[in-house]
Amino acid sequence: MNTLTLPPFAARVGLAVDIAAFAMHRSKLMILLVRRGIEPHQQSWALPGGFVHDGEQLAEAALRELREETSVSLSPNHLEQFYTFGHPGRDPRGRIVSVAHLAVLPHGTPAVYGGGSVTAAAWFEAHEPPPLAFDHADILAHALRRLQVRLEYAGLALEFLPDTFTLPELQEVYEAILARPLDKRNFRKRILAQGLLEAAGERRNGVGRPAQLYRRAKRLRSPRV
Amino acid sequence: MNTLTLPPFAARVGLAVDIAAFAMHRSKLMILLVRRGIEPHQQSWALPGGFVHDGEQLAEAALRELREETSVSLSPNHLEQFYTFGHPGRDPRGRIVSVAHLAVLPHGTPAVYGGGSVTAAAWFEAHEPPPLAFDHADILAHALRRLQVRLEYAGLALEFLPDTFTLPELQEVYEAILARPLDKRNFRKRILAQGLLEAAGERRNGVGRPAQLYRRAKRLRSPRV
DNA sequence: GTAATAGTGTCTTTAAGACACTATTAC
DNA sequence: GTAATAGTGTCTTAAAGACACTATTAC
Repeated sequence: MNTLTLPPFAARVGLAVDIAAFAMHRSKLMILLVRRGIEPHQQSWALPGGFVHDGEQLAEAALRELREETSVSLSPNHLEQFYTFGHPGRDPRGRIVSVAHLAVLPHGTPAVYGGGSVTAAAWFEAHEPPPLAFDHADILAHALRRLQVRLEYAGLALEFLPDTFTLPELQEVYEAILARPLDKRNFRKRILAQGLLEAAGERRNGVGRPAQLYRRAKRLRSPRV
Repeated sequence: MNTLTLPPFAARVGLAVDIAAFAMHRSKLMILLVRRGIEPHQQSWALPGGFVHDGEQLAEAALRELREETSVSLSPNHLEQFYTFGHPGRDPRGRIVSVAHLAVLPHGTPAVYGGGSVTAAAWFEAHEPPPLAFDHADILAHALRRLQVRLEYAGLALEFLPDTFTLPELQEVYEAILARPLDKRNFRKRILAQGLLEAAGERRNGVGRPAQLYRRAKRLRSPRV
């Protein structure tokens, strides 16, 4: 498809994807960033991302860039496009339009320095990121807002956790994303009323009283109990 | 910016915008379509849209295409990007990525055949569109869903109406977008409780009992009345 | 026992929905 | 008066929020 001929008035643009990949770590919401190894913005932290290849789906490109720039096989539990940033001048190299994606990585995901044009990859607190290259601070802010809105739908919060988890752990995910504390009793009432969880029957040992384990229910319970 | 040099592996893409422009007409939600005058999909109905020009913002391009293809000065009361369609193969000419926009046109907006590569422009019932070119049926479906979700926020429904309007007229907007009837008493209670409207003091004459006119309140009332 | 964490119930407030009749105008 | 449209109130139900104490474990 490199034979594409555009009308003369059409802008010649580069198509990129950027990925805001979130995970939980020690009760905090973390964002995965990479250190740029090339100009522009060399040495700056940035969201992982890059150019879309020939014949490649946007989501495919997002997954590929995530893997190339942060190594290891990061497989998001959730990946969705959320906004396209196309401001002329957002990239000094020319007109580059970026389709921004939101990704949720499962609990315990490590990030290791990978290849490509990147010299490091690391997790940062999502609500307090370092200065970012290009308009990535803007992209991250949009991503956080979208994540907060999505939280209730379709059990997105569960994607941050392993297969079995406790309600206090789930509440930590909510609190980290919403950046505010929630009432324990109301939280449990609300979550359990959704009928998306089922007890995993076991308990886990730690410092205090062991917690009930839950897993995502295979079949949704009927809305009226 | 035609000097843009991309890495060799980057796809050469065309950047387009498409616009799903809605308006109310005779109690129905209408979508603005154009008839394509050139291949591909010549003679098919399609959403207005076209290539983004050099140095042009995405929203600017959407406004320009809307005007070029449907003539007259269509000025949307609301314009927002809602999804980017980038499936390879969605356009037979090559890799063309389209940033889809949702527009709300004020009440009474006429659509006249304009220039460009288009041979006609017309309004169709948004919930029952004719067959559409490319993946535009998909884009329209996304747009309708977004419009339904947006309805409650920020008084989007008011953008379909003139400055002053009656509550039955506003209810018609809601019913047309949601494609279901609403209870008159509950609707009025809910809308007035939001405190976004103020009486315009006048009345209008028509067939039956005259209706109270409202306008958007200049200042929001405090949440608790 | 102490420290640490998990778990539990009630009351109040708010929002949504079901539901039928009266009011005002033109003719 | 008739036809046409605008306007109005109560009750029920569901969801959300405030709020404090008991239970279980390791040590």
